[in-house]
Amino acid sequence: MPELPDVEGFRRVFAEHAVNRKVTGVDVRDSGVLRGVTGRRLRETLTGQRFSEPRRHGKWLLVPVRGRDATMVLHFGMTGSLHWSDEDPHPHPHDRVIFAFRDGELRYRDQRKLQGLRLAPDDDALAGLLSGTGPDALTVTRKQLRDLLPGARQLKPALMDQSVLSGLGNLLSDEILWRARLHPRRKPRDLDDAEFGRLHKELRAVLRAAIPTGRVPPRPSWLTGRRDDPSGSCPRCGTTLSHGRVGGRSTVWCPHCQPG
DNA sequence: CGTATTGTTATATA
DNA sequence: TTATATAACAATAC
Repeated sequence: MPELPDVEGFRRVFAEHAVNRKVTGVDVRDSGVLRGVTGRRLRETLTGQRFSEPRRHGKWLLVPVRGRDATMVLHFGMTGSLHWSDEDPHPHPHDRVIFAFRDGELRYRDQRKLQGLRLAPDDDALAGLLSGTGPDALTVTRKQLRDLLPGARQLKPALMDQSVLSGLGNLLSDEILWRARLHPRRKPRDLDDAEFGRLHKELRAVLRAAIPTGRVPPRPSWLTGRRDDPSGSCPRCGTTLSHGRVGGRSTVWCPHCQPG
C-alpha cells in the first residue's frame, strides 16, 4: 500500500508523537526488517536520544537522531505502516520494531517484510542511500518531468521508476494516467505539450488530494475505487474498464478515455 | 493445491 | 546496449 501519500501520513504520525521525546527503549521483535544494522547497534544509537523532525523523500522516511550524526531511514515496502499507541499494551503480530517513549510507543509494522529499517551513520551515508532516487514526485516541476521521463519507455513504468521520479507506485500511477487521459503504454516522447501539461497537472492534483487522507482514496469517483471490480466501469464515461499488466504490474485503464 | 498482492532488485530474454 | 519480462523476497488472502 505505501506510496507517497501513505508515507506522508507516517511522517505525520512520527512528527506528532515521537519527535523531541526521549527514546526509553527499542524492542526489535523481528530482526528480519533490519537492513545493514544490528538490533544492538540500533538500540545503542537511539536509547536515551531524541528524534528530530522527520523528512520524506519519495517513499523513504528519514528521521535524524538529535545530537548524533545518524539518520534512521524507514521504507515500508508493500505492507509497512507506523502506529502510535499510548493505551493498547498488546503489539500487533506484525509489529517488528517498537520504539518506546515515556508516554507511549511507536510501532513499525510490516506483514511481508519486503523492506525495512536502516541507520545511516552520517550524512554521507544518507546521501549514498538516496543517490539512486529521482526528485520527489510532490515537488517535481513540469519541465523537470518532461526532461526526466526516458522517451523510449512506456509511460507507466517510467512514472513508477524511483530512479526517475520518487514516490509514485502502482495505484497512483494508474490514477494519474486515467485523470490525464493517457494510455499507460504511451511513449513519453510521443506526448505533445498539452498532454505533458495534463500529466503534470493531474500528478500534482492526485497527490494533493491523497495526502490529507494518507492514502490513495478508493472513492467511487476515482479509478482506484473501481479497480478491484473485474467488471467495473469508468467513473467518467461508464465504459467497462480494461485490466492487464504493464511493466509487470496489474494495470487498469479506460479504453475510451485513454486510447492507445 | 492453485491464483493473486499497492515495492524493489537481480537476472534473463528479446 | 536497451527495453522489457520474470523471479525472488515474505506473508498472507481467495
